[in-house]
Amino acid sequence: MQAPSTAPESSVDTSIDLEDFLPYRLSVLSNTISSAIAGAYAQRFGLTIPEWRIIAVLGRFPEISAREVAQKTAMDKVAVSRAVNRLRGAHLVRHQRAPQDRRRSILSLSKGGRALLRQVAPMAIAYEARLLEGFNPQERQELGLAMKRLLLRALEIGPLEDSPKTHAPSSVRTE
Amino acid sequence: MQAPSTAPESSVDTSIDLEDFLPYRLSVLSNTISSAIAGAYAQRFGLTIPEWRIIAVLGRFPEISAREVAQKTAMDKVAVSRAVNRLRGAHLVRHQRAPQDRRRSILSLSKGGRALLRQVAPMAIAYEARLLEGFNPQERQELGLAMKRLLLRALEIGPLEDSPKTHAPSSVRTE
DNA sequence: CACATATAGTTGCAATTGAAACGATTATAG
DNA sequence: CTATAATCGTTTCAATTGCAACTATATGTG
Repeated sequence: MQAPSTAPESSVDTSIDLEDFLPYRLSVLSNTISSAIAGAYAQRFGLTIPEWRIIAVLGRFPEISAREVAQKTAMDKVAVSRAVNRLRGAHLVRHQRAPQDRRRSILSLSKGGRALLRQVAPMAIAYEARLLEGFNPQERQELGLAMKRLLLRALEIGPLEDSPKTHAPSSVRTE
Repeated sequence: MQAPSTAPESSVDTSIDLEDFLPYRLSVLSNTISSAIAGAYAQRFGLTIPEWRIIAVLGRFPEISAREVAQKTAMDKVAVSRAVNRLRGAHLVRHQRAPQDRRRSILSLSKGGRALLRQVAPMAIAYEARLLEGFNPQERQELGLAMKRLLLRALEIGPLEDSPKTHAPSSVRTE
C-alpha cells in the first residue's frame, strides 16, 4: 500500500514487544483483577460487576438518578438501566420518580441492598488490601498518582482521530 | 457531601468510595486507553485490538501455533481462532499445518501483514510515548515495576474461590 | 399556544463474546 | 495393538454488549 520500505534488512525493525506495551499490560492487569473479583461476587452474592458498582455508589450517594449513577460508575446508561432492573427484581434497589421532573428516576438501596453492601464491601476492601500488601504508603501514593496522571493524559489525548502528522488545521466536522 | 460524622450508627459505615478503589480505577483507565486505541486502529487500518495483538506477536515470533499466540496475547483460544480467520481472509496472516503434529497450526505474517505492522507499530509506540510524556525515566520504571508486582500478586491470590483458608501452593506455572 | 429541540430512561436488534461440545489428531495405558 | 485419554483448533449456542430508535417528559422560541 505504501512505498516499499527502503530498509535493507527489515525483518525485525518494526517489531513491538507486546509485553512491554503499556496499554496491553494495563489491559491484562485489569482483566486479571476484574475476573478474579467477578468470580467471587458471582459465586458468593450472585452479583455482576456492574451491579456491584451500582450498589456501591448508591451506598455512598443515596437518592441519585440513573444518569448520575452512570457518571459515577463510568458505565453506559443502557448498562445502568439493565443492571438497575435486575437489582430491582432482586429487591435490592428501590426506584421512584422525581416529582419535579418525572423523566428522572430516584434510586436508592433497599434494606436488603444495604445489608448486601455490608457484606460485599468488606470483601472488596480486603481484596484490594491483599493486592497492595507489598506496597508501602509512599508506593501506594505514587501508584495512585501515576494512574491519575495517565487517565488525565488519556482523556487529553482523546479518541486519537485522523492524521496526527500534519498540524491540525482544525478541520473538525461539527456534525 | 458526606453525612455528618455525628451518627456512629450503621448508615455509612460500609460505604466504599468507588473512585478510590484500585480495581475500579484500573478498569476505567484501561478501558479509556483501549477504546482510544481501538478507535484509531479501526478507523485507519480496519483492525480490532485482538487482530492487532496477533499481528504484533507474529511480527515478533513468526511461525508459532495458535495456542502459543493465545498465551502470548493473553487471549482466549476461541478469540484467537476467530481473529486469525479474519486476518487470513484479509490475506494478512498465513496458515500452515505442522508436519510432525497435524493438529497444530503454524501462523505467520504475509507480506501484506508485515507491511501493515510497519504502519501500525509506530502509531502504537507514539501513542504510548504521548501517554508517558510527563513521566521521567525513574517514574516510568517505577510504574512498570508496580504493575508487574500487582499482576504477580493478582495471580498469586488467584480466582478468590471459596474458603481462603489453606494457602494453596501458588501454581503460577509458566509451563 | 404551537412547535421544535433537548433530556431521561427503555427497548430492539445486530454484533461480540464465552462455555461447552465437537472432530481430528496424537499420546498413554494395559 | 487396542482402548482410553489428552490436545489443538473449530463450531455451536446462549448470554452480554453497544448502537440507534423509541417513549415520555421537559424546555425554549416565535
